[in-house]
Amino acid sequence: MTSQARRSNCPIACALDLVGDRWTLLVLRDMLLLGKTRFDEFLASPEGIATNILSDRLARLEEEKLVERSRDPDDGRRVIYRPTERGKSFVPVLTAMRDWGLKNVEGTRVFAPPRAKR
Amino acid sequence: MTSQARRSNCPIACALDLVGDRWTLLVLRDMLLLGKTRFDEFLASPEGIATNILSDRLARLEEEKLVERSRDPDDGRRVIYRPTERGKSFVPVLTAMRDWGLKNVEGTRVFAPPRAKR
DNA sequence: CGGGATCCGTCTTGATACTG
DNA sequence: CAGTATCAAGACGGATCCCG
Repeated sequence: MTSQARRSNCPIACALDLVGDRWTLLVLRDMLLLGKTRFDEFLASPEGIATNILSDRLARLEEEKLVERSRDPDDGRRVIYRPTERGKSFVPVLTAMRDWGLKNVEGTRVFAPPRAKR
Repeated sequence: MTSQARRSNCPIACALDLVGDRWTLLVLRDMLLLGKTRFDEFLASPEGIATNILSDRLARLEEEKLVERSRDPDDGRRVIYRPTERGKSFVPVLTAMRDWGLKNVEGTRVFAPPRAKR
């Protein structure tokens, strides 16, 4: 919960301390590449993340200033999650992984392109 | 141990099924960016991986054809680990993460450059 | 001595059920 | 809709042991 001590000063190790698990980068994928913003949108992804895991990862990402939580201006009951600039800078990591998968894992394909603005 | 069923056909999710944990990409970093080849060299990295974890990750990487195990021709008692072409193609993922860390995590720095051949 | 395997306590993960 | 609570299963880590 409270941020762990870093394991080294290696930039890769530090990045992995934030996103080195099976779910965090999928949440960022949904947010950065697919434009998702709501809890139930993340839940609906085909990998089937559990609600507690999603809740935990969103909280960590918020704590690490990669994601900001706010309310939908059109419907104050809805919570929305948006990437910060720091979070958006993970796009190259995601695209590098996507490219690796497309070339090296048979049967993979990208899902939806980013949605058009409005 | 036996390869898990994939969670989806997303290339990112499939990549994460292979390297989505806190240690696997550090082993690949040592191998691909620092030129390490031996068990005790990986153990010596500053993050301090445990022997059982290292053993497990090397076995998985071998199973997934990202790494090949062989013997040092100069000393048949030594085991050496080398990346396959499939493994080497993870370099862009590692460099993207390295770049993210360098820009976004204070105090990070790259360690050694790749060793010169021979 | 290098390269692990095994044991075991602890921490983390994740599926499911439930709630405001 | 957006989460908590519960609880089992698994991953981790470290110490130790093993084997050529």
